[in-house]
Amino acid sequence: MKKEVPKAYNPQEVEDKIYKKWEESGFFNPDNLGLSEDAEKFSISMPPPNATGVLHLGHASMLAYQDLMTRYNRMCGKSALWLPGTDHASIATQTKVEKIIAKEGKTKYDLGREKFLERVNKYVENSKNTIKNQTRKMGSSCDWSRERYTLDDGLSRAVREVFVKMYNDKLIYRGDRIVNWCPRCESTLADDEVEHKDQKANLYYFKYDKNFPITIATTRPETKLGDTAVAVNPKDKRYKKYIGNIYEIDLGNGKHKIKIIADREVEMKFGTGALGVTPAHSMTDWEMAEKNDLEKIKIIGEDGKMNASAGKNYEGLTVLEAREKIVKYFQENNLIEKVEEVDQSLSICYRCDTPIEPLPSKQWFVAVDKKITIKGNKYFQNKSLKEVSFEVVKNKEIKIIPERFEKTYFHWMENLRDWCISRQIWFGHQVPVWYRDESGIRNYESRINSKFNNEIYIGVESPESEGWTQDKDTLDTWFSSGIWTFSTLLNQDRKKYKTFEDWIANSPDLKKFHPTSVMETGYDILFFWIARMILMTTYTLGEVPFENIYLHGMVRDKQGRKMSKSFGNGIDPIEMIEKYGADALRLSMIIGSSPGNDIKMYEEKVEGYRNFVNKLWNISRYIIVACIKDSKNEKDDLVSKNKKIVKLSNCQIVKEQKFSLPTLADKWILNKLNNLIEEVTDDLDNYRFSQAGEKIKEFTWNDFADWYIEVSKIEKNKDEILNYILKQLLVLAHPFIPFVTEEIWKNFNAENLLITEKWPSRRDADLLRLLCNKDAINGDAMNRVSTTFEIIQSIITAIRNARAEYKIEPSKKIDAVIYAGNKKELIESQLHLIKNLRTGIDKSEIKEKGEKIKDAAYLVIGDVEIYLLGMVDKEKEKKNLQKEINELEKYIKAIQAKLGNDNFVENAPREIVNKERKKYQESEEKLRKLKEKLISLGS
RNA sequence: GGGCUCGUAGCUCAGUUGGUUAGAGCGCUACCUCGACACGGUAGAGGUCAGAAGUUCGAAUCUUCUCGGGCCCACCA
Repeated sequence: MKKEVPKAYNPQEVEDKIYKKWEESGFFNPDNLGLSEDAEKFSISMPPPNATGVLHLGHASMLAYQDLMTRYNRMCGKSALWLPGTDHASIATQTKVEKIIAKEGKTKYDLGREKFLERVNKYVENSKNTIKNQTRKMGSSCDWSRERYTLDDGLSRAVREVFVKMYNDKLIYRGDRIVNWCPRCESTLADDEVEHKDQKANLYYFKYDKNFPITIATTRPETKLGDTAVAVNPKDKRYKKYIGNIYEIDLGNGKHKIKIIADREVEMKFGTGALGVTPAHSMTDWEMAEKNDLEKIKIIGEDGKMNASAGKNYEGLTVLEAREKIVKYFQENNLIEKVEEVDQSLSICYRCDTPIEPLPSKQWFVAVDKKITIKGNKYFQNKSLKEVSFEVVKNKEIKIIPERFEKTYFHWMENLRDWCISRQIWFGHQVPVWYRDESGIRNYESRINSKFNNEIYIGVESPESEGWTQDKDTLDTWFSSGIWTFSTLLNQDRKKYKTFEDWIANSPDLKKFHPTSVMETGYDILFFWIARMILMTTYTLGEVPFENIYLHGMVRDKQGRKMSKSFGNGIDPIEMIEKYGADALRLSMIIGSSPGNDIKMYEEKVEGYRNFVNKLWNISRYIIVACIKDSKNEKDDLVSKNKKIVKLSNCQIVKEQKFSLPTLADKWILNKLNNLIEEVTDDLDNYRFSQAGEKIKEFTWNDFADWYIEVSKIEKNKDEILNYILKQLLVLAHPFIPFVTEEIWKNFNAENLLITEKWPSRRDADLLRLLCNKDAINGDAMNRVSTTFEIIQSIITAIRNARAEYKIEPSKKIDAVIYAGNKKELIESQLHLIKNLRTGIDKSEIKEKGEKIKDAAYLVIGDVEIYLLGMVDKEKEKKNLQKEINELEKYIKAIQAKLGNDNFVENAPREIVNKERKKYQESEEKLRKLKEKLISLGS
């Protein structure tokens, strides 16, 4: 039964089929790997892609890395789990759906909470499926049986449990504090959800009224309606005399007092050096107000409009309208001194770019500085969340790759303030808090103004008695993402467990796979997510969420710009997969990129790796064909034939002694392969993915295809070695390019899937050792083999080069005379290669040394001299010789300078000096020969 | 304002702890059908490693500064 192997690899035809085979095999689930209980564990939580829309290149790169690690570790015999999932991404998803219904002319209020959430869930269901299918397209070997979603019952339950636990430990509190408010989202934001945008702004210099002694400067005149103080620097001589004074002003919203206070934070050089303090609408001012016991007047409401406290003239106006109006008022009353244009950094919402209003509000917070002690938790012994999160990275319990991001992490952690976790978003985990007095929570305004009452219930389940209403707020999406590594591993059947502690302690997966081995993600969510996971997990479990953090870069276009749909420079990964195959796309993400550095993507790159994948395909095609041809067995049953061949223990070559093996080329390639196995393993163990991939590619293309396979066509009967090398290569390359390797593997070995093939090690994969069973093989001997073969390679290259230079027709044969010196034996033994590897040598004569030959091209390779007879072009030859001599002389001069330097000879390691000496001698010798030849040519 | 990062062939990038005449891919030039591969083969051209100073026997690699990109953080109102 002959097999037809297509000429070019066609990923479209095989990828889906292979993925299906993998899924059916069950090997994505570590429970099916047939490993013993004590097998080493490897686990990755897939950073949940937002449940909004489709897969982009950022996801593709994340999937490529994670799959690479998972497959590698699975092949290493570990119990490898890659747990997939999706995140509900509250604000992002809600905003998206709001935009969709806006197109229908509706708002969420038109639909009402319940209907709106139905709509959101439908949307999420849809995009989740899209994302899942696209994840499969990438070849991701994640365990779909353990797939999770942040709003699953089990995960939601865990969220509530953690909330209550933190509340009981007094790490969650309800506070009335200034928060970042997005008027568009109508919700609070965490500090790091606020972005900054540089812009020009008017800085107004003015006085509150004519009698006020100090001119102040502001970019937000409308907030002055809420001022209760003016702050100056205590060192400022201009204002010292006013400190402590209290003035009464009226901007049209009733009289209020302005106290002159001193604060070191005030910059004397900015504006007038005097700052109008608006406690309710600025973080800094709020702190000053706390210190100085100032009144806080809230004049801007949650809708972004001025409220009653702003006065009749302003109530109901938007912030910008109010600004215009009050500036007009100042102008009319001649209070403005000047207006200056300044650069300002405007705070905007990271989801919708709306300017943020800082305002006071009653919200739920996580206390990051509160020191606590938790029984049985090795971290929390009179420590705060912040301290513990800091320490686990400091003492390397968690390693960040690349290391430099530790600095960023520390800096961020040090400056972390209490984390506001309640959001006025509808979509998400509702805060597990119930109130008796429903009116107290119905709208924000009244809630903020009402006194905090004791009619409150906090628990994992709703209170049993009647009359309670749950808080309408939901939790920050990062609160649930923060527990992702372990909430996903909890046994989803909570009923089996009595307490939360019991649930944590006795969930089998959690016990087995946590802490996860590595967290692989983009550096852009180091703070959002990574920091939160560390914080929440050390607290809840008393262990770190992961042992390593591998941060990949952002994917950019060829010009280094961020990819975005609106800009039109985005590359759709699915389109690339359809065109070039998932393997090619994966390689183009991995090779040429280093951790923490951005990666530039463009189509030609993917095309290049598609070519490589195809090259590998054709290598296998050749080997299959060669096997059929060389096989004495008339029954060309590839499968059974190859089953025998790839099994090392059955190595027929050694047993039957069919031909004199190994040849120099065999030893060379097998030694290279052994080195490759060693280096790639080391690279992968140390997260050097790019280098590992590059090495595999180089070996495959340059050494194996371009040299060894060509040699095999001459030396013949190498099907077993070829098979062996290919087999090892497929294993090494599989984590990088799973589809094509599995497909080729299928052609060679129908019984097992490559996905669970054992990762090779130098020792147990060593065909070279088997072949050379009598000779002791050590590193030195093998390296000598390498250099020896490289001499033959140089000779062949030099001859080809000469032919091209002299424009000898490819079909024309030439004769050669070789003076080989002490390499006579070597040259004789490898003459079949020198003659046949596209050098076109016909007759040859090999001597140790001899007379110069006229009318022949002359080559010197090391100490071997070669004359190519019949190649005459005196002028050309002279020119070439002269050029070579010039270069060589320059080179020799450089070495001479080195060796002439006593300091070098004395201080440099002996090896280096000897190496230089040897180079010097060889070069001198070569120079002498070249010069003689040049002279012999005459003028 | 603080911090990080990059600047190596026309383009995109490698270059582990300082030690080969600095590498690869794409592109470019010439030639090629040789038992798999034109998504291929062979050969070649192309770089004072941004600039300056320093450390060292020796620097693309370490230090400092300058110039030029990029990113992150920060309550200059």
